[in-house]
Amino acid sequence: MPDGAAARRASCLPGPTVLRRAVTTNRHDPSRRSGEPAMSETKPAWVRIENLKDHVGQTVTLKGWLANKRGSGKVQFLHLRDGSGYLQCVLGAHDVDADTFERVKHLQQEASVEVTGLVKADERAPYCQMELQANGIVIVGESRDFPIQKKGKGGGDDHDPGFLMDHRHLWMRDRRQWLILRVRATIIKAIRDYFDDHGFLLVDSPIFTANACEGTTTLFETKWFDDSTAYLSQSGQLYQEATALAFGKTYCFGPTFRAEKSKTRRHLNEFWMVEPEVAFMDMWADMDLAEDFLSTIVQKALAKHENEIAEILPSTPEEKEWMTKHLDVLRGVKAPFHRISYDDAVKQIEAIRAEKTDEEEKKLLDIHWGMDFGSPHETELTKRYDKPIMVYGFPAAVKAFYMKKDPNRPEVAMGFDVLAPEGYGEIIGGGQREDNLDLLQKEVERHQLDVSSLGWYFDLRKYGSVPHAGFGLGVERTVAWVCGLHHVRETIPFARTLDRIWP
RNA sequence: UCCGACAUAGCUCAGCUGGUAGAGCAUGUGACUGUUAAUCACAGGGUCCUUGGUUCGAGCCCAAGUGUCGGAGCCA
Repeated sequence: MPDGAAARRASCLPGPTVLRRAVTTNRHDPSRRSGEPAMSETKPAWVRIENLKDHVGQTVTLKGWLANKRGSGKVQFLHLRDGSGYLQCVLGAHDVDADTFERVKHLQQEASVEVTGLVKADERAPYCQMELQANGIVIVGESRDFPIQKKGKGGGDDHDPGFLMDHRHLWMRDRRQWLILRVRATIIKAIRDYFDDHGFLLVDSPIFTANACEGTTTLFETKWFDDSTAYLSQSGQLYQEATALAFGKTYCFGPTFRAEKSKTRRHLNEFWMVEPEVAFMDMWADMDLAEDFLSTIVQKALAKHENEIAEILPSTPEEKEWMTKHLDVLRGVKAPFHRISYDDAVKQIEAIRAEKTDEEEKKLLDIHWGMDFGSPHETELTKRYDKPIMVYGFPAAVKAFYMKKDPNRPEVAMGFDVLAPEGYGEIIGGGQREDNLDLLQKEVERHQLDVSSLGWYFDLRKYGSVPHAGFGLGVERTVAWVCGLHHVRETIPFARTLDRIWP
């Protein structure tokens, strides 16, 4: 085994078997470690495509995978993706030896290569009007019959969703998925930046818990050592109330688990949620916070990715038109949002229902005071607005036990939902918490929750209880809305749903 | 848990009132020195989800099962 084998494994380079098969040019030195500077001055630097604009006119090496390949007998156009971007590499028959050129001609989609050549601006080049005039190529790993096809003509996005999800580990190499997951990363960073910049302290809640915190949703259950049971957290909220009373303003950000057997485009059984909580804050200030927060992260995502978002969906004229409008909607996501009381929202839905003629639709939109909103209600309501709307003051009976009641109307809870426009529905749920010990204990009894596991939670009301409020934002639903996607499963690297825990 | 739709080539789909299986893409071979979903020619590729039934004959009709997708409830 060559001396460098262990080092190569450690740096995730292909093992010696692959390298032995590789066609090498005189520029290639297989013993050199990834990321290590060139041993001699003549070796070109390894550059990522996202930084290529700083290297125009220079000879560099790119390392990546073949996203696509076209060509004639004497020139090959290799569309390389290296994780940071896409670039066309042009390889002429006389730029490398005949044997190498012949092998390049037979490379298939997703073969991994190292290409060396001159970076030059060229208006004919796709992606970024730059290309690499190659004069050397090393085949690192072959690829045969890559299951996911190029876009168009029965390929790419035309695949069946089940097939794509079965191949999620490869599907994420697709340009569209690459764009979406990059937008997700930007949104996550914007979320963290917002709270970090506004005096919040990151204090994460536990994932294993002993109790059902809201008592409404189904929890994933797991064994906790020999003789007790633990549940996967469905919300960090109760713990955030403790941290907020310790640090004033806190947030937690992590995975959340719900065992409901939901099979819709808005549901995952494992999803990411950010939950801020603030001491000495009432529902109205909480709504101000949610409004400013959501506006900020949407505008940041737009500032960085507007062109990419525009590219994610559209292929038909109808989709292009929708996307143009969607980007306008996103630009308009700025405070103030529409604020509608539950009472008014019920009236609006009743009015919408009255306009419907379809009996099926009428049945789904059935509503009266006291009912929680279903998806059809939310969808119809948000379709009427081009900005997020905040619905507040829900009936206490349909909300969680910890929600504070309106002192003037005890049947109303001081909670609110933020509904994304364009029919995307609830992305934030929040409100003011019950800070009175007696009232809280009565609610716990009424919901028949396990009092013994909530002793610590009652303590928060015994020792300097204060008004406090917070909310939770679902990351995947937010990303789906911003990207204009139909389904949340594309917004998370590996979705966990009712019938899918693999790959 | 309930309701609905679908299952045919590696992938996406078509398939006549029930009569021996089709296309595009992908793959292979060949042509082409600027392709943008490259193009052109030729070729290989099938347990029509499974089981049972009806029929002279089933991809097609019937029943059950399995799987996938969508929706409801619940929620972010």
